[in-house]
Formats: sequence, structure tokens, C-alpha cells
Amino acid sequence: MTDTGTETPRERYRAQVRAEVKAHAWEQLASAGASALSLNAIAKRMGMSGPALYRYFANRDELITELIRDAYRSLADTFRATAADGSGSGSGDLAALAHALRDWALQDPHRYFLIYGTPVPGYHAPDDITGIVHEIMATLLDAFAALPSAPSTTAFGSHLEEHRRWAGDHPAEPAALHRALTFWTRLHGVLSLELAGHFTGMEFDPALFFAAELDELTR
Amino acid sequence: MTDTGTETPRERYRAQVRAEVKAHAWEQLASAGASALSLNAIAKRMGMSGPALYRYFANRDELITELIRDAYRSLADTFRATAADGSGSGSGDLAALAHALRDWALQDPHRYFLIYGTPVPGYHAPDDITGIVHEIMATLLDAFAALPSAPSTTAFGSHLEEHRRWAGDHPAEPAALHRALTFWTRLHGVLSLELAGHFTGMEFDPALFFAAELDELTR
DNA sequence: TGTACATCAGTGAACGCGCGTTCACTGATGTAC
DNA sequence: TGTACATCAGTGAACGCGCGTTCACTGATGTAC
Repeated sequence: MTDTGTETPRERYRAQVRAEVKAHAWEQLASAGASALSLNAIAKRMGMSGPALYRYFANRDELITELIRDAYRSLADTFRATAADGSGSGSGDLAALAHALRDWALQDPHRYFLIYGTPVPGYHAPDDITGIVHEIMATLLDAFAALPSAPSTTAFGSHLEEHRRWAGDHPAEPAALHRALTFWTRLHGVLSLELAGHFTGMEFDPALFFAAELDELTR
Repeated sequence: MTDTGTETPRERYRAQVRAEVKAHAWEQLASAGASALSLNAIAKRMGMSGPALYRYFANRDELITELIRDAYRSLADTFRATAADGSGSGSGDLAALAHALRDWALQDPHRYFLIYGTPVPGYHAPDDITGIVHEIMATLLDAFAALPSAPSTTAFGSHLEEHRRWAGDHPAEPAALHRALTFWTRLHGVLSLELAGHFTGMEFDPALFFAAELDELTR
């Protein structure tokens, strides 16, 4: 990942502190929400003075950006690893991806919401993040392109065919484009409402609901 | 709605100011996000001093609660009105409800996210709001129960049958319960990602995607 | 191996800001007789 | 219709707080010769 070989002790130390700051940031995110993230509070928890953190992050926004980038990175890695495990064709890969997504989300709901939740007004993610987003999409497209039975193209599929720049140069069929998109939105629909607590008090088992949606997606 | 007949001028004035405060609150919500909502800032915009607002709201939380309640109320009313217009059976009602939902969301995305977006840590909505939530769900269940062709019960449908307290005493078939739920989560999936801007730069038309999802739901 | 210098981590004080909320008070509006 | 009183809206000062960020400075760590 990082070029550990040529790292000086100082660089190593810097990386360590940055990581520790981010760890505390995640904790604070979970307990107080994204907009309440405070450099001073993090510093205090680390036993440092507030200004000290400016050695490691230019400002508050850079820290948030880093958290967002890490979140996307983590999901992309999880996806890639899951796809590599399944290694091939069949809808088993899709089920594995879906469950990987759910596990990843449940593992840290605030991380999920930082990416897919209410957008922070005025905040714009830097360009390099789109690359990671594409990576995630590509894994999904690969899985759908590898499905043995390609279903007939839908009306929206045709529309997508003419507007497929988002898929990069991926050689997926129109139907695969459509199915990859619905995979994303439907699972997000169930997951985000579950994580936001909209199912609490509704008695039924969210895992079963998720499984039911997944079932329709891979049929 | 309110008992206008027995309203004294003072009561009328109070209601007016409260409404104006809320209007400014919505504006602020849109430009700075839910957690940045500030009583002082609202007062300043209204040309009043900060403490003056404490005549109208006990504290900041009460204002937020009121906004949430109004948002749910507005959606419930929209749904009820839409269902009343369609007045009956057929999947046309469902399409109308779906489009009503989308229009309602697009009309004020921050209002949508206030309800269905990232939950505010530590905040718990008061109990009376569940009543409005049930009302929304009931409209949906009515529409699905009125469908002429009731599809066969799914596996998850059976699970719902045994965990249907959330449906109240609504006489909907298990399949209708399941379909009402997926109606909600799938449309939310598309809508929330659209509103959060995850489709920008993806070229395709979100309205067509929404329509495609709706199509599958009413088939 | 030792010395001179440069680099960098972290501190404490400070600036200006806005927040939620309480409180004692003024002045206007409504009510009772 | 007029007067006495109660109610209520809104103000300004104040409290305590935490925020992001800048700056001059100390002290430790690494580098060059």
C-alpha cells in the first residue's frame, strides 16, 4: 500500500498520529454526528492541544475529506476482495457482494451515512474520489456481466446504453447496466432505512427483507 | 384544521410568528444543514433578538421536532389527497402515489432528508409522530390491497404475516404487506441517491430510472 | 564521535465568532368592572 | 366610556461554552560535516 521501505521514522510517526486522529474522528462521528466533528475535541481526547492537529491536517475540511476517502476506499477494497473470492460467474458472486455491503454497513453505520446519507451542504468531494466510486461500480458491472443468462434489455436499459459514460469503457450489456444500478439503489433503499432505524418497532427481521430484495435482484 | 373560530387575536398572532419562524428554519436548513439550525440566526433574520423566540418555542429541539412533524404531516396529506383523487383500484393509484412522493421530495430535498436521511445522533422523535407514519403506511397498504390481481405470497410475505403489528389492523394480504414495503424502500433507494447527488455526472435521466423502478413495482 | 545547524512537533495565548439559554425589565395589548 | 389591572411580546445584558484558526515560541529530533 504505502512505500514503507523508504519511510523515515518521522514519516512513520506522522502517519501514526494521522491514523490516531482519524480513529478518534470516527468515534466522534458516531456519537455526535458528522457536522459536530471538532478538531479541538479530538485533540483534547488525544491529550494534545488543539493547534497541534494543524501539523497533520490543513483544516477541518481536509480531515472530513480524508474520512470520506477512507470510507470509499474501504468499501471498494471489500468489494474487490469479495469478488476475487467468488472468482467468476453465477449469481453467487452478487449475493456475496450484497452481503459484503450489508456487513460493511452494519459494521459502522456512520461510515455508511457519511457516504450515502444526507449530503453536507456546501461540501464537495475532491475529484480523486470519483476514481474509487468508479472502482466500486466496475466490480458490480463485472459481476453482472459475468451472469450466464443475460435478460432482455429493458426500456431504461436502452436509455442507459446511450448514456453510459459513467460505466467508463466497461463492456457490459445494457441490461447489465440497468441491473447493476438497481442492485445499488434497491439494496441502499433497504439498508439505509434499516440503519436509520425506520424498521425498529416494525417487528419484522431486516435481514430477511434484505435477503428477499437480493433474491429478486439475482433472479 | 385549527379551530380558527375561537382564536383570539393574540393566538392568531402567535401562530403567525411561529409559522414565520418555521419558514426561516426551513430556509436555514436548506442552506446550512439540519445541525446548523440556530435560533439566534433565525431571530436575526426576522429582525428580532434571540431570546424573543423563547416565547414561541421552549428550545431548539422543540423547533426541530415541529419541523419533523410538519414534514411527516405534509407527506401524509399529500398521500391521502393523491389516493383520494385516484379513488379506487388499479395500479394507477400506485403510480400516482409514487409520483406524488417524488414531486414532494424534489420540491424540498432537505425536508425529505430531515425525515429519511441520516439520523441525528441522540435525537428521538416524540411518540405522536408514529401516528402520522402509520397514516402514510395505511395509504400505501390501501392502494396495494385494492389491486385486482393479488400475487402469490412470497417467503418474506409469510414472515411479515407473523410480524404485522406495524400494519395495525389493516386487512391486507401478506403479499400486499410485502409489496408495500418494497414500494417504500425501492423508491426511497432511487430518490435518496438522486437527491443526494449520486447520479450527477452519471448522464442518465433520474426520472426515467424512477419510472423504471415504479414500473416493476406495479407489474 | 562531536559539533552546528535545520527541521519539525507541540504549546499556550490570543482573536473573533456564534451558540443556547436565563433573567430582570419595558411597553404594548387585552380584560374586568 | 373610562379606569385599574393582568397578561404577554420583545429587549438587552449576561453567562459559559466551544469552535476554527493564527502566531510566536520552546524543545526535541534528525542531518551534514
